[in-house]
Amino acid sequence: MVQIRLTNTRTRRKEDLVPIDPQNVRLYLCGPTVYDRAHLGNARPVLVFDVLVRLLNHIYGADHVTYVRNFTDVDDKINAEAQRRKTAGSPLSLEALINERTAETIGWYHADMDALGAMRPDHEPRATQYITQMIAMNADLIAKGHAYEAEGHVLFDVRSFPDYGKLSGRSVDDMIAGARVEVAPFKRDPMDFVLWKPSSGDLPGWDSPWGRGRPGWHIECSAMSAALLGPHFDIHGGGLDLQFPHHENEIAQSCCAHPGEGFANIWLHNEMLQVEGKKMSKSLGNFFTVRDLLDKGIAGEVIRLVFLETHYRKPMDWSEERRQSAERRLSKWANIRRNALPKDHRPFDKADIDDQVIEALANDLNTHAALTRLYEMERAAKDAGRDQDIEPVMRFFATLDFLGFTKLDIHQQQRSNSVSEAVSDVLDNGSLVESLLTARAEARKARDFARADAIRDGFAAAGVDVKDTAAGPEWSLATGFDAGRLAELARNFGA
RNA sequence: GGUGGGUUGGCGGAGAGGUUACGCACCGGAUUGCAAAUCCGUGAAGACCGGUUCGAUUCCGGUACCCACCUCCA
Repeated sequence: MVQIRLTNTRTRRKEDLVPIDPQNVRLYLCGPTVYDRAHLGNARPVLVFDVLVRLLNHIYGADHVTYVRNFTDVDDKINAEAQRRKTAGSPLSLEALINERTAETIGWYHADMDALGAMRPDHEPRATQYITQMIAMNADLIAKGHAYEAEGHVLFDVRSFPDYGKLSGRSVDDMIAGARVEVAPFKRDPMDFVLWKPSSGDLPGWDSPWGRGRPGWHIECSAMSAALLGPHFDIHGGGLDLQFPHHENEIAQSCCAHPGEGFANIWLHNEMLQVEGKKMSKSLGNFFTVRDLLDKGIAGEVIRLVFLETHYRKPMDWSEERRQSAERRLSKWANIRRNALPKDHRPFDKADIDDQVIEALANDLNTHAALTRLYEMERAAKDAGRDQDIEPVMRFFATLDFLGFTKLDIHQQQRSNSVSEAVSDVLDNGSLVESLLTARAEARKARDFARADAIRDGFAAAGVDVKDTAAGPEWSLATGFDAGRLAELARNFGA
């Protein structure tokens, strides 16, 4: 069996993954707070874990892996948006508006992550479904002397947990020295954090031993991971920005509530995303969502490929150049599939997946090394395709399929979203393009190359890709397709 | 100020104390009416300073620069 090695943030070393129970490998990823569309950076931990889960499924069997990713649907930003809608004149209750907001955001999130080829987790718990468990956990922490009540709040007492700060390599004293936060007067220690806070009447709240209130930010992950994976599980992950305070606080809560259990064995943190070499931020104007890219006609698998080209523990840059490079690569794969993979090929089997790709991934999810191996396989598949040898082709596409590259269609989004239905109808029966191709073929036959080239250039200007193959011309829509120019082209050449 | 990470050819990016990483782009050639696609091939590197070594991009020390977190942003 292939040994998976992962860099554990907790120990800062690459370690063997030794499952607590190989019959049930358990992992938890901190999911989104569902107040708005997922931005591009949100996609990174999802894709990192997607690759990890695919690898675990391959090695341990999909029935022996449990993947949990939560939705945090209690949050001040959600409340703010609901209140904004209420103020704007919505007749719905604030509670209904909150539900409306979180439901639509979860729907968007699913659609966007699906487009990236990310598999859905086994469980996607929502914080609001686990309020009871959070209240119980808070009560338990108070009973064990790790938390205290003050002015309607429940606070975690960081001084009661000697390991506080270990994950992120900080001492409580250092953090206090550099803290820039206002310290609430009722805290025993400035670093104490909120487990429960009171809610006023116009905010969502639940009855608790400490009055009507709502949970603090970190407790939901401790409660949900314990409920679905138990107090001791294998892997816990998220973006590097969650290392402190979120994960540090989770560890404090969970370890104090379940002493001796150990919580997560391995902590995995992905580095941050940059855009054209700069931090993505609203103020720099380079902030965008996954949906923004999809709507521009960039295929989800293009985004996926760009992400997999960078190791998860390095800062990743999203750039126009990398986007183009990934599109070219996917187009090549699509060409090879069309030319070399029989339509009636047998189903891909686990045995078809390349061992070297698995080994690369097992080595701390070295996706870039896996892709490098894939380029070798691409070459073999191309050569084999010419010789009518199916096996290297099968292995190549089975491995691509395993890595989540199944559509290999960089124009799919364009066809499904951006093109208006009327134009889409025309294109679906292909009348305009087909008749123009015929006109060009006739011109070439008559050796009227000026006319033939004019049509070809017209296609390019209208955003239609045309390739002449041995089997005749093939066409597809490119990014920037312009139906008007295509119609004009058809008029000019009498097609 | 505290903590952690990084600096490899135009771009992305890896392993290894000594042998071409690889991919993209570029350039040259083949093919094509011209393109595209495809095929063949060349060139190009490891922030800076010192140390260890027969030999370092790879180990050690220092310097510079960059990034992130310490602010309920993955």
